[in-house]
Amino acid sequence: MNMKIHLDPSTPMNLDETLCCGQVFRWEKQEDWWYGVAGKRAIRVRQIGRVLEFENANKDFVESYFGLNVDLRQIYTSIHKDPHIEEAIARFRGLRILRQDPWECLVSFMCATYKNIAAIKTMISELSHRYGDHIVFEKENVHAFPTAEALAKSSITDLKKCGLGFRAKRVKLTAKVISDDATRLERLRRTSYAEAKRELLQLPGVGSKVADCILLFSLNKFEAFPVDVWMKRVILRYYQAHFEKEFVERISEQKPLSTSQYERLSRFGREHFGNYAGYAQEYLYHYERMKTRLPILRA
DNA sequence: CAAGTGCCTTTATC
DNA sequence: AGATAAAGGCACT
Repeated sequence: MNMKIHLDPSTPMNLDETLCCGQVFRWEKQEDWWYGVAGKRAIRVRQIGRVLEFENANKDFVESYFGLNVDLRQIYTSIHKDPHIEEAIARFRGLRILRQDPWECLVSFMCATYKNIAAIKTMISELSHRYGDHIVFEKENVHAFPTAEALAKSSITDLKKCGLGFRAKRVKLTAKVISDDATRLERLRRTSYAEAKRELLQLPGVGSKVADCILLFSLNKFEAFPVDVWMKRVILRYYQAHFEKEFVERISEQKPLSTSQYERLSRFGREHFGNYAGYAQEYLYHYERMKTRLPILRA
């Protein structure tokens, strides 16, 4: 079940940055292989130069999941609007936005509310171990991401044991909604960014920021521009001049963004960077985070 | 090592 | 509309 993909020189790809930039929480690197689970299949992948090597994955899935058909160079041209994004692109060239499973993405970012990435990984791992189907891969015990049905049936008390805290109730409620309407999320692929976002905002535990993450990382609405505390920092550091002084002072305070403040920053991203603003977001986000930590701590 | 800070925010309430 | 508080606890310093 081994497969190799030889990347064309016109297809920038950086597997490490793609899997450690905070868009996905279920990949772990050991030696030079990344281990992950997609659907009911545990797979591993590594990149050596221009070659991607897979174990236990099929080609269609890989091309879709890693977005290999997306023309990154054209996207770079499109979002190339200022020296800051230019630097981020130069540094992390080949970072790709994945096309994740919408359900897994939805739960992941609901759990991400007010948590750091290390803690999110722990929660998602715990949820999978407790509620996900058991998979055996290379003598290791792996678990699929739990279905909506499995989480809908769970108790809030047990969900809290996975570290979810106040998110447990939201996850259970949303799991119920999704398990009653299995195509609800997939349908959003065919709607516009604005309409899909309205739909997602109906779900308990999904606000503007979480909706934008789901839209970007699983439904590939590339104009989505999620703004978390890091992106707020990025905007205050490099793009402050695009806003009134009064507004800048408001959002500089140590308080969460209001919905209208959030939308204002997110809209700025779309207007400044254009149709692929989401790509710009991920590069700037990753760039800012990596500046503040040692390379060895990356994961 | 302890105690403090921060976290890819949402919701309820006023 | 806009402000404010609460939420639950892990990971890092």
